[in-house]
Amino acid sequence: MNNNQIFVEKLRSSGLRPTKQRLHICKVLFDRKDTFHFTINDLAGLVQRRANKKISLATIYNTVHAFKKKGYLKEISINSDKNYFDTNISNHHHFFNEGTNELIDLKDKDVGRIKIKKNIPGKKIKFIEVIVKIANNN
Amino acid sequence: MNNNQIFVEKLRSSGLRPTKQRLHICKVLFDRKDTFHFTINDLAGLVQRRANKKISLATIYNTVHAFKKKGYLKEISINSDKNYFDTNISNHHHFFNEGTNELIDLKDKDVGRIKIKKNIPGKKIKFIEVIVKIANNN
DNA sequence: AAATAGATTAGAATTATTCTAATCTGTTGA
DNA sequence: TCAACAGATTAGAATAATTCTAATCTATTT
Repeated sequence: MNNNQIFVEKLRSSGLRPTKQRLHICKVLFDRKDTFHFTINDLAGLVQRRANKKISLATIYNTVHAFKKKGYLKEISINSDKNYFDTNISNHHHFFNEGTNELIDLKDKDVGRIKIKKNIPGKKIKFIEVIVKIANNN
Repeated sequence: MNNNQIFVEKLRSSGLRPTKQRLHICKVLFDRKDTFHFTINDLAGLVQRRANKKISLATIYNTVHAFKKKGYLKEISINSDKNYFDTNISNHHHFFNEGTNELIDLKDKDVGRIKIKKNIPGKKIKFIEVIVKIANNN
């Protein structure tokens, strides 16, 4: 079974139709070894290079949001003008270099247990996200 | 010395000219007891209500960014389509309710010390930001 | 108070995101 | 098998968010 078939299965099994557009996007996103941090624009550029026919930006948005909803992508919050997504969907955190916009994964176990000493009545904690802002030395 | 004069001083002392537009914006932002979380649009709406003459959205952007640069405002990272600012410039973190977009301050001391067990050669940690995602019970 | 340098404003331009009508896909039943 | 229907998907158009830049304003110097 080649990767394309795997993607078709993956999509079908989660109730998404394996359209041509989505398979192109899958290839760009998931046919790689390392975790991939990207903006919608980054992705659009890469997808365009692979597809012979134009794929609308709106479709990229639709697909990324669908994949996020299905849990195939995570959205990353960063104090920045750019909105990032991540193919690493495991529970984890990030280093972010504001100077260079460099984004580096930080495994969940690389961050010590976080104690929240305040409680909001009627609310429960769903999860905790940590962003470590870094800068080049000197 | 009334508040308006205080704002004039504040602006001048940081090298910003105390224009009519900026004073309107100062009043909305800083003439209040509690910390204020807002989007550019929230602010534009409130400023518009106070000013008799239209103040351009571009001016609101310019001013908010100028104030952020001077340290009078903080920008808050949240995994959301909205971009928030905060008049609380002390070192602190946030609760965020994704369902309601509710944003609540969390004092620095309400979060236990965070241990980062990974080191990036050539980089130093500037600061750590924590977002606690919450949801209504049941 | 005129001239000048630089700061500020805001309309216009650009970029980002969402909406929705048209199209496509899968399923059902004759 | 295949017509027809229901709902999913696509992508151009509309809208919203942000930035650019020419015109205006402000403070300073003379």
